[in-house]
Amino acid sequence: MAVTMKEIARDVGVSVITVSKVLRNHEDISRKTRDRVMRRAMELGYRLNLTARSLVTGRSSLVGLLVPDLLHSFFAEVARSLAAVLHENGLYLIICSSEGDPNLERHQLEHLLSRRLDAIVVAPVGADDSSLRMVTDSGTPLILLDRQAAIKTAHFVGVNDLLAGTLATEHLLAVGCRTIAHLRGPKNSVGDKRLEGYKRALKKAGILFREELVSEVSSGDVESRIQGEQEAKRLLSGKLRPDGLFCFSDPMAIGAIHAARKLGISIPKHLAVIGCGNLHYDDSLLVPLSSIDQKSARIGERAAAIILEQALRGKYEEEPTGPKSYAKVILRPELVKRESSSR
Amino acid sequence: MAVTMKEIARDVGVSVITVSKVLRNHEDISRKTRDRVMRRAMELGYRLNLTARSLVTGRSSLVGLLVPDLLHSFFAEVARSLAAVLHENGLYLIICSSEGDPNLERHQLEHLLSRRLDAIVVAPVGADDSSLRMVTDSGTPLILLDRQAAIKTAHFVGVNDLLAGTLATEHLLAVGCRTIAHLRGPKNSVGDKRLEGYKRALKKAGILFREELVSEVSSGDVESRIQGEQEAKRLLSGKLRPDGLFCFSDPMAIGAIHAARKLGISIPKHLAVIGCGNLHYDDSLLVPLSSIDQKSARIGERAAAIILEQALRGKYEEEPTGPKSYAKVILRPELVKRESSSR
DNA sequence: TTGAAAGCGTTACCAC
DNA sequence: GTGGTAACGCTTTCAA
Repeated sequence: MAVTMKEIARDVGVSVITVSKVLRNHEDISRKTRDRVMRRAMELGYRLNLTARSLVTGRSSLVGLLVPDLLHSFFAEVARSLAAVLHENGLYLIICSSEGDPNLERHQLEHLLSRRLDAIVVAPVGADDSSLRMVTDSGTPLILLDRQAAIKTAHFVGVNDLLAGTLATEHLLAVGCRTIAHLRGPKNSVGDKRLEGYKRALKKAGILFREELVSEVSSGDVESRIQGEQEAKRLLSGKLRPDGLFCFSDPMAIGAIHAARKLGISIPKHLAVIGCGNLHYDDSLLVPLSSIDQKSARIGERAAAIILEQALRGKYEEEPTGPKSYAKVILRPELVKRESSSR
Repeated sequence: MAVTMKEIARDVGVSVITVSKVLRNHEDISRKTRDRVMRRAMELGYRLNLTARSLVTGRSSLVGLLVPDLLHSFFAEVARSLAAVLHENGLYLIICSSEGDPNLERHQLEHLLSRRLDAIVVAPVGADDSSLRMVTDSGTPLILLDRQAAIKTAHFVGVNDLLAGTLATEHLLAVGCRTIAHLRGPKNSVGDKRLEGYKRALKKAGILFREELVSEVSSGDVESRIQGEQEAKRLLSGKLRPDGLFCFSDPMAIGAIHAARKLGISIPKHLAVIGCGNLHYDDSLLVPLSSIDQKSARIGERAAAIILEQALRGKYEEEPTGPKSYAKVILRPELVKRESSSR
């Protein structure tokens, strides 16, 4: 059905090898042969079969991306910038969602590994590293996004979550809040560190940390708005009425704002709220949401840079390899003030 | 590096073919051989090489998705449901963005075609069908999303845009608007039909259509919020002050609402606004946005169904093929009333 | 400057 | 039940 090099070779009267060389702009081909081959390839509408090339070269020019939720703007933004940079370099993205489910995550990774991907980028969900280890064991470069894992044979790109927590809390303190609650995120590096940042900021300000002002562990990045609403309702109905609320994510903050409004608590007057993520619609919300920018676009770019560097390294692997080194890129989050915390 | 069937065959003392059959659960294998092969495969941590399989079977179990903008929730939602259904059937999605640029679109399609994809799903941007024809010419099943093209050898899944335009306009009429403006979308089937629906609703209500109440053609789905703000500013500053505004998309509507607020026009009191898309954050906005639901999740599901059916058809292609038929799925959009148009 | 031989890992077809 | 032969479309190595 599709045109192959063989046909071109037959028509032009050269070998398949010669055709292959011409199409890859190899040096050692006479001007004349090159022209004839190119001409015939054009006429026939030849298109390279990347599957075949991949099989023989061992490289697929395909990168896997596995995120917990495609709808979450943070991941969509990362995907966008990652895809853009990769595409400029002839690499393509195969995107999967784990829907926040560790089992599905493992399943997806198993499948991705069957495709000889040039690299795999994962924003992991499970506390369990075995699926990730499976990836590095296979020799596929692994880049972790957003949340760190115990695994040492992977690259990492994310923001300084401790600082994110501190910035958010210090901002609430700065606008005069004294009873600051926290809707915490999942029990992984991200959730833990933001909580830690929150605690540190309180301590520095000489305010006592109170367990009852922190919500239950949330189950992840999926449906987080609904979770935010539920948890906020609980916290805001408690006897210790908070005047500031730091939410793990923007969707959670949106949920929290809904809960507050339903309880008749006005924002930002009675309750200042800040989220995390700085989603692109934050300033269009019911109450424009203050947030900590997580540098999503930059994260995608840096991840792409690591992949490209890896690909290059593969090319010149005669170099004294030595023990491989793994990148750890930690970006600085940024406070974005909006109406939800202005008072 | 990676374990192959050959190694398993050698270790167990059978042929590669036998191993292949065992791993695919072929019938004609003795219990004993099967067990030994499976056991050794486990021990070695064998993983199938899909690239090799793809080369020989001609099927990649990979589907391409090309959209104008990954950040746009509509496309993200489509991608999500499409990926989910495909994944249940062992198919994976390779996602690309054309960024609303016809040249990039063509470029991406060229590349995708080099990968023997089992199907390609596109929400096209160009008015030019030649890139799409290139796809069908290659024999790859093509599914068009959202906007129809002149090409007849492609499937289509979308909503009834004429009806979307009518529903939106009729709603504005129903809440008492008499001077209804329209921020139109790009000059393709979607933009044209929504405009047409708008005109029909006006006509039916006995209201004169006025050219000056319709904005310039927007350049597409990218940066549409900014475009919405600019166009709305122009329309709302005109001498003919509208009391209702139907926007091609939700992001445009959000931009329009910003523009209105800056001009001191209160919503919905002085201006009722409705968008299109029913994005998942619509009810969290500054003014909860009325919208026409475009059935994004259903669209993804239906597209997946078509692909699966195609894949199946390939399997049993002994059937009297006859002239291929192409699906045309047109879903019914739905009005979602919120605060931006309630008065 | 060109090409022959070999192989990438898998599956299809048919004989044993 | 099992396996040989051939093939998928391409690239690599090395000799001519």
